[in-house]
Order: sequence, then structure tokens, then C-alpha cells
Amino acid sequence: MKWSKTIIPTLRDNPQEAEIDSHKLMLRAGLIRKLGGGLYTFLPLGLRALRKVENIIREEMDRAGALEVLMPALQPREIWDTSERYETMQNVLYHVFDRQKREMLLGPTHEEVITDLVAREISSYRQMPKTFYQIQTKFRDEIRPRFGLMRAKEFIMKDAYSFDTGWDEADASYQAMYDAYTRIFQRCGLRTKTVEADTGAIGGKWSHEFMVMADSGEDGIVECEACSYAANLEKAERALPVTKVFPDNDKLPEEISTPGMRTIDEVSGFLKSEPMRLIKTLIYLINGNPTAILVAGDREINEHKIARLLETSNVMLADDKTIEKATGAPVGFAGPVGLNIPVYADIGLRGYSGAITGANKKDTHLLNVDLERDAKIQSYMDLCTVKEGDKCPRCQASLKEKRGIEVGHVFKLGTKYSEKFSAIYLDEKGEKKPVVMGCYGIGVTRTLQSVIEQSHDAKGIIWPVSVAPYSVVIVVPNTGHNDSVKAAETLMASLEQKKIDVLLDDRDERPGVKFNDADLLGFPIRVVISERSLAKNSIEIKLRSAEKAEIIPIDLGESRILELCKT
RNA sequence: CGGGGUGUAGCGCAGCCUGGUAGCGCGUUUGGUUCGGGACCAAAAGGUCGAGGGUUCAAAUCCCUCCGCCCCGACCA
Repeated sequence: MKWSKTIIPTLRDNPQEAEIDSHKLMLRAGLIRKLGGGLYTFLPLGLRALRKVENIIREEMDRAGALEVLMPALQPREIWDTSERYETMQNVLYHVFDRQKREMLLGPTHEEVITDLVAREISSYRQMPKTFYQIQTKFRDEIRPRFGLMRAKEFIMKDAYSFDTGWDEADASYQAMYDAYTRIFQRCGLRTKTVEADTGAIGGKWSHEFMVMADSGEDGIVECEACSYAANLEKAERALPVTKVFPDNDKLPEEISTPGMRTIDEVSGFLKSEPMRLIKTLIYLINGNPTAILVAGDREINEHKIARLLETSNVMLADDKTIEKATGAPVGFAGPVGLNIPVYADIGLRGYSGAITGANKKDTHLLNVDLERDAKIQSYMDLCTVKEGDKCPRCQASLKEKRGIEVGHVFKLGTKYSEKFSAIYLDEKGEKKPVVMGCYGIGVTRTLQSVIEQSHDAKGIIWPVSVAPYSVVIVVPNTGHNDSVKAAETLMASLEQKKIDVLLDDRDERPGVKFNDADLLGFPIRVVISERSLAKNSIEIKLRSAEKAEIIPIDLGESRILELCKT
């Protein structure tokens, strides 16, 4: 391909709309353009890279034995009623109405569609295991689209669904996808980390996320310094802390005036006490019922954990009125003593004694609180978010906090959907059983941008050969020099015949412009053919990732390029 | 949805405070010179100043309403 025949609108300046490097570079390198918030057009160069990622995924899915299908993006509402996700996923669903005013949804994911299919088409244990996948556009009404392709309203996803006769069999399918994912991201040149994750609204028993480590990532992760434990902060656990018993723990609760002191910082500062000694009491509405959640003053509540442990998706902080009604005090003075709503406490608070809490009375706190003795706790559960320095739940070593971009997610779903859609099969004994499912997603467009986020420098993108829009760029510094142009065209034609993706920069531009654009666009291999090199009967080959170029005799150039393309 | 920011030529920005001719750099077009790391000379095109309303003799500029975009938060397979 000649540069003059395609369109690569590079930008010199960073567009002001972009915040992170990969987003800036995708715009500057002319890979994508924005239509509106969370909506992007792929330009020819961006599409080429996207297709490469898709093909890697397709190859590895096929290799793992998965079967490609293509499901409708437009879905009847009814199947979402059947799965009972019309409500739980309300806030990401796009609603569409046809001419009969029938409600349709733009698919944010396809568990419903595939399970409906399987319920109709699979009825015997002889037909399993089966894994289906598709690469398709998904639609989600994201509250806040961000960072270009990282979080968009319309994006491309590879989703896969496995169907097995039992749990052990399903584990094998899960493992096959897990292994395929590992290969996929490796082939894309990504360094990923696999972490244990929350299953969220999709449900299921167990899940892992594939994270691209990057400071700009939206997800917090902890990993153990010593063992292999790593988890998303939404899910991460910690070794049980030592019980805290503070001074004066034998005394009875005693009120103390704390005028206007509402926050942990204010109270601990005012009482000259460490925040850890305070018990933070927050009133939540859980399924609409006021409920108190307790954690130590130096910790944050993890609402994902509340939702999971109490088996609901309806967890929100209570409004001021509800709090006042439940505690009998203005916001900021809640405490567990004497509360007559359900109270759940974090496991770290078990045995807390000599602690400080709100007194459920304006401008007042309580000293010397012993949780067991003075409050009625429904149960102690793991309710707070792990933080740096907490101990590993497996080996007690310290946990470190990092950021990551979630590019893949694998779930063991179980029978949640198969039961709702009556995806039932007959086993060897003729008994009816629900199919056991797994589901697996890769954010394809997000993966593409992650490659750039992880592989770039001050000058631009550094593509791995596997996903580069073109593996080779041939630069002719002076297009006025006919011999250079001819040699370049010959080389391009010859490489193209060998199925190498080549771009020939035939623009009438100054050399500096061409070199800078080549660096910005990040093609892995740059070949320069000029009067200067031809005089020595040579061409110049430089890797984008390397400092220096190598000078190769012209008749050996092609084989050298082919060799470099393989690595 | 709450908080903050921003909207002026394709891109990046100035002008707004203190109302009066809409500017700069890059890019684009034409001609010429130049040609190994974002050249130079000359000429030119390109703007409902986000939208609507108001104040005023006069609004990019002041006031009101709305909208888009970006960031933080809430939320999120």
C-alpha cells in the first residue's frame, strides 16, 4: 500500500479531549476519530490493527475448540425478563422500540440469547461439551465513557459461552478458555496478570480477570509479594487482623460531647485518638431496608462485598432523612449501640473493645465501646476494601496495590441461566439435568488500546508485529530521486507477494516529517531507501524498538525483513 | 446524578476582566526553491465565536436558559 492512496491523518498536537497516552496516540496516529462521547470511527489504519487482534482471538478460540456464531445485537425484551436482568442491568441497557411499539434492547452481552439457543438445540449429554463464541459490537449506556476505546458506549467484544454436563466438565471448559486467553494476550504482546474477581451482575460462582498492568487502569488490584495471590479490589480478601483491644476496654460506654465532629478525621483529631479506634457506622439501604454497616475508622466499606454476601444487587447509601430516622441523630453521629436496624460488622471489628462510636445523638460520641457487650451485631463478615500493607489471605505476606485495565474476564456461571431458560438435557440414565455454563469475554477494542498504553514512548506507538497495521514502512526520503522510488516500489511489491503488510511512504514530504510520522505510527520495521544508501548498494533497516539502524546489502534486504517479521 | 473545567477556522490556542474592525501557530490550496529528523519565499481559501433568549446604539466579550465535550465522584459485565 502506498501512503498516498490511503488516509492517515496524523496530528502534531495532542487533542485536548484525550487524557491518557494511548488515547492521545490513537487520535494523533489517525487510528480513530470521535463521533460523540464513547463513539468512535475506526479509520483504515486503526481497523487494520483491530482486525489483527480479532484474528488472533479467532485463531485461539478455534484452536481451543470453540465454535464461532453470530447473534443479533437487537434483542427482544422478553428474554431479559426471563433472566431477570431487565431490572439488574437497567442502567446500561439501550431501549429501542419497533413500529409496533414493541420494546427491544441493544445487546450489552449475550447470555440470554445463547442460553435460549442452547435450550432449543441441545437436549442430550451426547451434544456436550460445546463452547460458542462471537466477535460482535456491544452496546452499553455507560454512565461515564472514558479514555477513548477504554470505556465506550459501543465497543467490540469477543464473548464465549460454554455448556457442559456437570461442574467438573465445566471446569475443563473454563480452563481451556483461561489458557486460550493467556495465549491471546501473549500474542498481542501484552503483559497481563490474572486476578480473582467479583462476578457482579452477571452472577456465577467464580471468576478471573485478565489485567493489563497500567497506571492509567480503572481497576485497583492487589497482589501478594510472596505467593501468587492477586485479586481485584472489589473482591480481594485479607488475612484476619489481630483483634484490637484499646485502653480502658473494661470501662462502660460513656458519652462525650463532640460538637460538629462528623467525619472520622474530625472526631479522631478532636479526641486525639487514632482513626483505627473509631468504628465507622454507615447506614445503607439494602433492598430498601435501612441497615448499618460497621468498619474500622481507617478502612473503606466495599459495597461489592455487601452485595455479594447479602445476595442482592440493591445496595446504596441511605439519604440523610433515612439516616436521621434510623439513628435518631443527624448524619455523622451514628453508632451501633442501641440501634434497632440490622447491623453487620466487618470481621476486623470482632472483639473490638475500648472503641469509639457515634452515640446516635447530636454532637455526641461514645467512648469505651465493647462491640460484643454493647451492641447487637447480626453477623461479622468481610465488608471492607483491602489496602496496601494488608496481609495475604493465603500466606500472610504483605499485599501490594496496583492499577490494571480489564481486558478479559472468565466466569464459572453454573446453572443460573440454564435453569431460567430451561436449558435441560438428558444424561446417560435418562435423567433431566440443567446444563452447566461458563462465560468468557474479551474487550477487543479495549485490548487494542491497551497494547498502545503498554507499548509506546515519547515519539509514539511501538507496535508488536502481531497487531501492527503494517509490519513494514518503507521510507523514501526524497521522492524526487527516481532510483530510490523504483527500488522502494520493487521491494514493496515483492514483500506484498509474500503476504507482508507494507506501507510505502511516497509522500512528497521532507525526510523529517516522514521519520517522525513513522515513529508516531509505530510500525515495527522501518526501511529507508535513499540515494545515499543506494550508492552503497544497500538499504537501511531499523526496528522501532531499537536505537540504531542496520545497513544491509540490497539483495539481502528482503530476507532480513522476512526474518524480522517472524519475531 | 453531584462537583469542577471547557466550547473562537481542520488541529492547538489568544482575545472576554474593561462591549466597538475576529486574531496567532500548525495544517490546507497555488507557484517557486529545498530534500536524512516536523524547511523557506510569495500568494490564497477557510469562522452562524456551541445554541437560544436578554441587556445595549453596539455582544465572542455582560446576564439568563439549554446543549456538547473533558476530568473527579457516585455507578458499572
